[in-house]
Formats: sequence, C-alpha cells, structure tokens
Amino acid sequence: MPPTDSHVLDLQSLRRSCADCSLRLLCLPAGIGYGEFPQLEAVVRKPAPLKRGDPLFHANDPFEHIYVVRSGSVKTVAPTYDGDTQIMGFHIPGEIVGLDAISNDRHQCDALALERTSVCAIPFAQLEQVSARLPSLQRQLHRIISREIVHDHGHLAALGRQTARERLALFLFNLAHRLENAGYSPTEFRLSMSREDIGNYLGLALATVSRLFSQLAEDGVVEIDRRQLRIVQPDALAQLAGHHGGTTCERKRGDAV
Amino acid sequence: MPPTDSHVLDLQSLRRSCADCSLRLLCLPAGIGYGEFPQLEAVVRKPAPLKRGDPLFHANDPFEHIYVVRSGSVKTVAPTYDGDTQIMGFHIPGEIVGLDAISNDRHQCDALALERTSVCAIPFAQLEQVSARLPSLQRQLHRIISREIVHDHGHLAALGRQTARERLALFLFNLAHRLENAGYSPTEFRLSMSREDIGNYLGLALATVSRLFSQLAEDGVVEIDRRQLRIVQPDALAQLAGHHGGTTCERKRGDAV
DNA sequence: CGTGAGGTTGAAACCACTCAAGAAGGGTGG
DNA sequence: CCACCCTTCTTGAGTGGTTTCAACCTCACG
Repeated sequence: MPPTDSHVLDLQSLRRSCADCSLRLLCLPAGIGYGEFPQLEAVVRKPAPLKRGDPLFHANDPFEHIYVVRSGSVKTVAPTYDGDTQIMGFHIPGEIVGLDAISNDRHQCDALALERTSVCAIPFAQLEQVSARLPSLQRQLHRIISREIVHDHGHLAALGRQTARERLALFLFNLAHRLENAGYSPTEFRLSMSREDIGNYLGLALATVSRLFSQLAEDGVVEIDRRQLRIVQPDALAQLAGHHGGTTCERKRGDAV
Repeated sequence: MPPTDSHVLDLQSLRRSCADCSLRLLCLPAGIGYGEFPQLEAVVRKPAPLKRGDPLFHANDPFEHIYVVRSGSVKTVAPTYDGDTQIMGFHIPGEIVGLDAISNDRHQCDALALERTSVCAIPFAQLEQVSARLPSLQRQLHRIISREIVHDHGHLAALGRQTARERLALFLFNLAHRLENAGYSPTEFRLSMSREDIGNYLGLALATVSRLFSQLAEDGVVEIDRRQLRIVQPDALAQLAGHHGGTTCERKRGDAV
C-alpha cells in the first residue's frame, strides 16, 4: 500500500461498517438486530492490510484483540516445547483468530499472513462489555469460540485416526466447504499455503503431501497446477475424506472400523 | 455407597455450595466476589452420581447443560464420519465437559463416566444470563472455554509432531499436573481409563501403549501395576514428553529440527 | 540467464500397526 | 470358597505406510 493514500484507505475502511460487510452472517454480527450494530461497530478497528509473511501477533504477546479475517488468509503456528512448530489452523475470510489467548491473556501462537490479508481487530475486553449488554452478540461470541473447539476436534480425529491420504482429502474437503461458505468457489481455488505448511498442519512430511497430490491428480479427483487447485470429483474427494455417502454421519454405523 | 442414605447425601450435596467447594478456584467461581456466589449457585444443579460407563450425554443430544466434574472422571468420545471414534479428552475434577456443544446447540460427542463420578450441571442459557451481569464470571467462563482450545492445541501438537513414546510421556506428564492442580498426588495415582482408551486418545494402537508402559517401567521412569501408576523420575518423564529443561519453552530455539 | 525457494519423485529405513497367542485379574454362580 | 469365564493387558513376529535422504525439476524473479 503506497503511503500517500493510506489515510484515504483508512477512511474507506472505517466507513465500511459491519452492517454492510459481506461477512456479517459468518461473523460476530450474525443474529444481532440492526439497532444494535452501532454498539458493535464502535469497538471494531481496521488495521492496515498485511503483506505475505507479516505477523498479526506472536506467541507470548499480550492479548488485546481478536481478529476477523476480512480477505486473504492467515496461519496460526504454535511453538512446541521441543523447539518445533505445529500449525493449528488456516483462517480464511469470516474466521476468527486469537481465541486461544483468552485463557491467560497471552497469545499462544504466531499468526502469520499467507498472502495479502486484511483483518478487523476487536479489543476483547470491550467486546466482552458490549456482549454483556447484547444477549444475541454474547450468544454468537460463544458459538464462535465453541466452533473453534469443534474444528480442533475434527482436526484431532484426523490426526489420530486417519491415513495420510484421508487427511489430505479431508483437508481439501473442509477447505472447499469453508471457501464456499465465505462466498468463493468450492471447486476451484488457490492454496495460499505451501506443501510444507499443509504437511505440518496434517502431521505429514512435505514429501508425503506432494506424493498424495500427485496421486489425487492421477486418480482424476483433482487437477493441480502448483498451488492452483480444481476439484474435479467432489464426491470422490468426500469419499476419500471419510464422508461415506451424502448426509453427515448417520450412515455407517454398525460396521466397526 | 449404600442406597439407604442416598437422600441424605443428596441433601448434603445440595447444601454444599460453590462457596464451600474445594474446586472453586479451578471452576467458574474463580475470581468472583463472595456477594456474587448466590447468583451462580442459584443455577447450579447436582445430578445423582454416575456409575462407571454411565453417559452424561450422547452425541447429538440437545445441549442444555455444561458439566463440571466434581469427583471421578469422564471421557469424551466423538464419533468420526467413518463410524470410528476418537477420544477427545479425559476430564478430572474441576474440569468442564460439554463446551463443544455451544456451537450448534447439540452435543458433539458422548461423555461417559470412567468410574463412579459426580458432576455439577449448569444450564448454559442461565449461565449466560448470570454471566452478563457478573463481569468476573463472564471473564472466567471465557477463560475456561479458551482453555479447552489451548488443551486441544497441545493435543494436536502431540498427535502431529511427536513419537509414540513422547505422546505417552506427555499424556502422563499432563495428567500428573492436572491431578496436582486438583489436589491429588502428582506422582502416584490410578489411571481410570483403559490402555485402549489411552491408545485411542493418543492415536496409537492398544498394543503400542502397553509396550511403551513396559518400556517406561524398565527404564525406571515409572512403576506400573495394572492401572496403578507411580512416577519415579518426574524429570525424566518431562524430558521424554519434550519438556527439555525446566522453564516452559524458551530453551531450545535455534536448532531447527 | 543465473539463482534460489518451493515442489516432485525414487530408494531405503523405520516406527508403529496388525495379527495372534498367552497371562493375569476381577467378578459371578455353583 | 473355589472354579470358571471374560475382560484387560502383555508380548512376539511379521508387515506396511510414512519418513528420511537425496537428486532433480521448475518456475518466479532479479
């Protein structure tokens, strides 16, 4: 962003309210009444966009804000005790980053932009105050935090029980769904993260991820050119991801393993 | 516990308030003022104790309450899409169960007592109302939910990056710390879960867990007799778990795997 | 047009799994 | 009170999915 028109962009950002935001149905405003928007908007900040690799925050930073990704994407990376790192999640527009910091007022992981990314910053203390006055906002905040737990549980089940192939398929399947939810094409998109990032996230070696992509492409499930991905057979991908059949769960009960 | 005095015990339970509870510093009351206890206590319910194997709730049950373990222990088990299951956590006294259900008003997993277990049941809708009036309760609720995310992140890092041996060591290390926190001995305790449960939780085969226990015992790190465990060398266990040295993190930075 | 980060692919090694048999408690009924 | 059974756990042998190591490729960029 050229420094010359930064204040112009800032003004535009500030002017663009939650009420007008295309992500409002995914984000905190979901469910709150129109009359209540100003109370929420009063606390939302819009920092300058991040370039690829820029940190949103680092592990151990004091916790001030939670962040909503507005455009672009972010990865959250936790340092492990032995000096290694584990990627906890990739966050696309409408998703919230920093919730793990509520627990002890310090960020638990680094959050890094994977590409040009803009976010909303919401001072958490103020959000708590506002949400105490707006039950529907409080409810939505709790939903969003809980959703993070559910996401982690899915990730956990993948790492604990699934093969490398299933993990990658599930990763792509989930990502496609989330992108669709955020208003993007679920069948054709660009992966903003490297193979190494994907491997780290899925508990796999870089080389394994690469091999699996090649396999999926050979099998005609996807087409992949570098980071550009097209899902050719969504059903086959769902199948590989462990989603046997159409409806969620219900189906395969009774055949152990 | 003889059935004859069950009603007496029930009365005792009802009478025993949060203000008197030995777990109050771990639980929701942490940080709230004495004058505020009655508002919290008014919504807390104390169901009859559970026997080993009894469900606290099942996946897909409508979400009404969150539960605090008062004594005993609980496992939470999520069904996976392919008909398998993944144990998400073991919950000991002072820990809260059911937070993943906030996201969509249905429980996401089964919660099963691992032994004779008593819990407090807290209607979540009412808790939200009370916490909107008591900022310190609201804060603590958020802390507790966020702590669940942090726990899951630790679990994720274990499944993603650590070897079988490290995972088991970390599991025992964490469990010891949590037990200490809850007022039990951190070096000598009974595992309320089976080897199979531990394996499921850690993404390992039952046989692997059993072998690793034998190894740890041979190496003199622990003594184990069936489910009775004594940690002989806590430092060695911490080392194996990936906690190199004393202080959290900081140490091994600069040697990139 | 050279350079380097990011990605692909092969070969060999290894960790953890599966299969399987046997041991050790803990409970139950005779 | 003992014998039996069933669940839980231990331990061995062989297999296999993933990793590691390493060479090569290929874009993007200066």
